[in-house]
Amino acid sequence: MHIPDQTVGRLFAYLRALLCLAEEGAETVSSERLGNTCQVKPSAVRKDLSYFGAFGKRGVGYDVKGLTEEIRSILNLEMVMKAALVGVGNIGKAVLAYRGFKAEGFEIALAFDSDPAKVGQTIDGLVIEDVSGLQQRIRDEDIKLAIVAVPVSEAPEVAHRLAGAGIKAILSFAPCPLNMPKDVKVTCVDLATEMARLIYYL
Amino acid sequence: MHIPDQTVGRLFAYLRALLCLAEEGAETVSSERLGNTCQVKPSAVRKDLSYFGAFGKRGVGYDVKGLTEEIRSILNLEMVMKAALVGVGNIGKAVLAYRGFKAEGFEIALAFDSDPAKVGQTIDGLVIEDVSGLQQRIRDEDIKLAIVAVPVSEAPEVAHRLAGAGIKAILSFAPCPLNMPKDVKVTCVDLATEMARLIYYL
DNA sequence: ATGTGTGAAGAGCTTCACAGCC
DNA sequence: GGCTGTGAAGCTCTTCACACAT
Repeated sequence: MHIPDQTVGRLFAYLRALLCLAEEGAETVSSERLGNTCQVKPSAVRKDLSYFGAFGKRGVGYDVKGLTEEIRSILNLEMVMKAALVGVGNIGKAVLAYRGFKAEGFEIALAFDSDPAKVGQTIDGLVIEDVSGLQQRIRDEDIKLAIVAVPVSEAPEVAHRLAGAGIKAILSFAPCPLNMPKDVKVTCVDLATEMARLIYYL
Repeated sequence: MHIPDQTVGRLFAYLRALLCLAEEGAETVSSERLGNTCQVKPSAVRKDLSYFGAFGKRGVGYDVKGLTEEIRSILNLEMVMKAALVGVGNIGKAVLAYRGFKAEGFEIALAFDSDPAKVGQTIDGLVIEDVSGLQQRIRDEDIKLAIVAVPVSEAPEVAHRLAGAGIKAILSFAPCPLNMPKDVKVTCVDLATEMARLIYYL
């Protein structure tokens, strides 16, 4: 069955909220309380969860620990997911430095750059490798997820090589279409577009 | 009349595409060609533009220069829009370093941080100021748009002060609700959620 | 002949409302 | 009584299809 993109995003928000609630000592939570902490309507919470099963108890709510595990399982976050980073410029460095990435279920396992001055450097215990070895290394490590943080001019070429290496999902910071085969899922994070949207509504 | 968020985002994509087409020497462009360069269906291009007027010529297409100006005017990008940045950590630095921001119509005019070691430093000709002067400085410069790049623990407090200083739009990198009055438009850029979405579809 | 502008149909997501279980 | 699970209604955005202008 098809699941809306937004539902998947909200599931991740529920997961974060549940971790907080667990720290506060809550054992069960209603869709209303869970919704309030994420700014989501209770009916949406219930609908989102109902796509995957009936996890709640009527008259009671959802078991905090149980629901946490269910969502982790749905989102494939039971194990830390390895990703490759291409481009260790300003954005790439910010991604590498993002503390709590691992706590949330992701890990940058490989980092590449084309600048000889950067190759060989270690950031946070991770050695920056030359892009020339990109395909080989990604296949060796069996990585399926990549973050593209290179300039627009290089992004389509990099994406093409990533697809060739078996990458199935790309988070791109380049504000351009990547033209991938449709078994590769692409998400663009484009600051300029978000800024433009905000300015329009000013 | 209400305009879909996605339409506004696509208008910005059209703007970028039109700049390329102009460089290539194109004088007119059809909705089909414009759509192809942005991965948007021709019918969507026409619908998006029709919300704001009838800019095309039947049988011909749209005038590249003319449409560029129309869109710039719709998006309020005729003048460079000033924004304030709060938090000059890894993400903040990446935002500051983003070349082409100005070319796309935005400019970081003020930068704040709470770290005394950073305050007073100059990055790209911009002096980092202490957050204590945030409200005063934003009012002085009459800035309406802010970028929040501080840790989650500080984000709601910072947002609250921004709203108090007259900020009407916030681009936030903090993965949490900011609880703003509804005359303040908020957009969250949340890498972890995007990653989770990609992993789900793997 | 060509390509826009647009009402209407279609698709997808959200919200409602209530039956059903605790 | 309290709260979930869910079909149906509602709403929003996208796509179609064709009249119409050049």
